[in-house]
Amino acid sequence: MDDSITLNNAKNDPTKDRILDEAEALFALRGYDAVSVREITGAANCNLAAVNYHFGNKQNLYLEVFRSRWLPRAVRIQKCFRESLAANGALTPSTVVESLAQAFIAGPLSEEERRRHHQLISGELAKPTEAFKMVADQAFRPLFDSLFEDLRSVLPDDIEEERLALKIFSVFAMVLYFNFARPLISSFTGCDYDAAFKERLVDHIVEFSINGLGAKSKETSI
Amino acid sequence: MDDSITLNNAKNDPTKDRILDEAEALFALRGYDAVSVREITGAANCNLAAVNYHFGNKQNLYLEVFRSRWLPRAVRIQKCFRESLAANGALTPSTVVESLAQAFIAGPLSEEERRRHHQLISGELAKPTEAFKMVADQAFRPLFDSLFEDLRSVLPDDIEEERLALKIFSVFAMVLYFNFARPLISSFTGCDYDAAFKERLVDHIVEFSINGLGAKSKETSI
DNA sequence: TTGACAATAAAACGGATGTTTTATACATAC
DNA sequence: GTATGTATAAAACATCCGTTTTATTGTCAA
Repeated sequence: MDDSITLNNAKNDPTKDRILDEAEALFALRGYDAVSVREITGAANCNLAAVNYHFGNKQNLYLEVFRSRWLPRAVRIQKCFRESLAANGALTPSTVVESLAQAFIAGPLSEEERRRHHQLISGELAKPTEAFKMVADQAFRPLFDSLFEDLRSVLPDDIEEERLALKIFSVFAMVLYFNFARPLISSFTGCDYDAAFKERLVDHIVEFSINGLGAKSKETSI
Repeated sequence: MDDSITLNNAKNDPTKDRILDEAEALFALRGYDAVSVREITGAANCNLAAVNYHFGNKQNLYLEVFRSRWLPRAVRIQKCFRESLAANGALTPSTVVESLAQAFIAGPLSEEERRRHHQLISGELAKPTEAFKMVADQAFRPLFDSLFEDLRSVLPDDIEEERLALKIFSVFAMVLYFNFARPLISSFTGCDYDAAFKERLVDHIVEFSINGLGAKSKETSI
């Protein structure tokens, strides 16, 4: 019985998945070098050799964490952004920025997922490894290009390409910084990152960005 | 002869200084864990035990790099910011932001120093160690407080404390991001970080920030 | 000259690391 | 039933790590 299912056993490999989960959690918390293979296999309750058996070596496991865990989450965030943008009706600079900030700061990820997600990527931004190219090509670049098109269509036409790119980077800068410098911001403002504060953060980013994008005149002139 | 000089030999200790220099360069490039004491002492052309003799242990050497190398540079940058602000005459939001961006992006540091400086601090921002508290207390906090006062005095009075703090963080976000995400920005815009591009960056940050700070009405209404 | 002290050097220590090898269980295919 | 291949396990391997110990300088004070 159930012959058809057991034939395809490629998808449910518990050990491999457990290793990926624990590796991601540990890499996010303490970084690649500070985490040993023994610690990962210990947390995943499997044998030390399992990492080399399933992934070849430690570095490949790290890459696989980004490929099979980080990238799908980036896709979820971007899908959330696009759906939220579509649901907002009109395409304007403020709906673009609001959907973006919302998706990244209060989006579809759990708090634990968001912590992992941003700690992993800030490690790569600070000290890029092989994983960075993959992430830049498959996550940053598509998002950047789609934002470029969206904003190009709703901002004044005479903005040079480089200036538009810098504006997009500035929005990114805030979105990323408000995630990644959480300890500093919490310590200086005295605010926890609860739902209320994150809402105020999104509002702030939208307000700051919109005026900064030079869109006020066009938006308010309608 | 020269008795008076040789009596005070506390300041010019070549070995200790060489270790600090090489340690800083290596820590900035590859991070604390990825650099071994043997590598540092090899680069500094001294014996392996010299690190433990002069600094006690590796972690203390790392802290000393921040204390005796990073912090003085942060002081130089902030002094440059304040002098440039004073030289600009009028205290306005745009002079504040321009002086700040100028000091951080094209300021008193050599390109090599700036690279080290930002790589060291982005490592700490991404994965804080003991050094972070020192840096936050002795560099970030004083700068933040002085910016808070400066902007409080030239921005509309009805801005809440938290909102003003978030505005300052947003300016910081851009200044730091445009330094620290250089590889990404260079790759997406096709621009090298030469003097011309840095000038355009400062212009962009000023323009984006000023409108975002809601200062346009007050400034242009004069 | 002798003794004390700071600096450098050489060697060794104990332990942790990533990886490989060998062995064992357990399915499935012939 | 036997062979085959996959997954897990245990043990060993070679290497590198931070640190300590011991020995050797050179310098100044007594």
